[in-house]
Amino acid sequence: MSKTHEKARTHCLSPSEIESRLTQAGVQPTAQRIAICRFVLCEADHPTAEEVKAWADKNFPKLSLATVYNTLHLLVNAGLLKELKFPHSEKVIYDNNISPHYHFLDEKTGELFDLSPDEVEVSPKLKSIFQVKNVEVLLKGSVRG
Amino acid sequence: MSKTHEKARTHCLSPSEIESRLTQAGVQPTAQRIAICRFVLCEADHPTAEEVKAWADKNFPKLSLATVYNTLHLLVNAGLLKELKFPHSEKVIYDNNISPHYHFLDEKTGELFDLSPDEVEVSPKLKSIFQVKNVEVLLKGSVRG
DNA sequence: GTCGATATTTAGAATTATTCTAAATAAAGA
DNA sequence: TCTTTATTTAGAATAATTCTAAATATCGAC
Repeated sequence: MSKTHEKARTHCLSPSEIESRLTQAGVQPTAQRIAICRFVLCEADHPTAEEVKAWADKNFPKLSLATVYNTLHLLVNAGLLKELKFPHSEKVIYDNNISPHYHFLDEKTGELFDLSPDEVEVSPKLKSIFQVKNVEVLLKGSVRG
Repeated sequence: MSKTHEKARTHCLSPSEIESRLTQAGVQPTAQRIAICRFVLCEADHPTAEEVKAWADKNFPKLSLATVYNTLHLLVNAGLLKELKFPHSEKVIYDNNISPHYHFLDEKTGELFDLSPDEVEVSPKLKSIFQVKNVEVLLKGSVRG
């Protein structure tokens, strides 16, 4: 069904499924928000705010840049999106994979791949004064293909 | 001699030692550059450009912000500094620890600790199409003490 | 349904870290 | 010293994001 590392996200949701996910998360499902979710929760792969705006310009005319930012923040706070920031770009990247995972950056193409936690074993052996709550891993390199 | 995780950097260099390190690295040792190195290679712990400028304002009047940025870039290209960017701040952070290592962020204080590679074992088990050239790890949590 | 309160959207201004520009100064080589 | 080249500088420009305040839409009580 779903190959690992495939590029296109297959978990597409219908507008009404999106609506109920928003409602469940305590977010009013306005037309703008549903539109943005259609893109960021389904079609898109690690989009930036700029890419969301570009998509909106084609698919939901008149949607403002401020609404793009407002909505992305709202989705992050609601737990439906994760915000990522990497050293290679100043732009924030949004990830609809909300379960814990790591990332691989293809340095040639800039493409970003999700890695499941069991693909990268991380075992901190720190002094007990350090209480680890969160682990972020970014592997960089190239992808043969 | 040097405890792990101590905050103050002890590896202080005299101006003439700094001068020779710059020359060795192919960087002309101007007065401004030596001054900035006194701070970023010795005293400072993960400073931002802003902090370097603030230090310069006290210790080397008239040094411009442009020179701060020019010099930091120069030192990074010369391999004497590493540039870090983390999700919790938009500012670039400079690290005078140029050997491979990871980081721990104290989420309460914002303090950043270097972790030696043997304090965090990372073993990627990726498909062979992924060629890993670089591993970045950021642990987040709290520090007792 | 209508009305008033609240929430959302919007365009454009403001902010922030950084980079760029072009002129002034300093240093190096003949 | 003179000339070329490198460095420094102040201030303008840039780019992503956030803020502001007005306009619009939505919700709940009646």
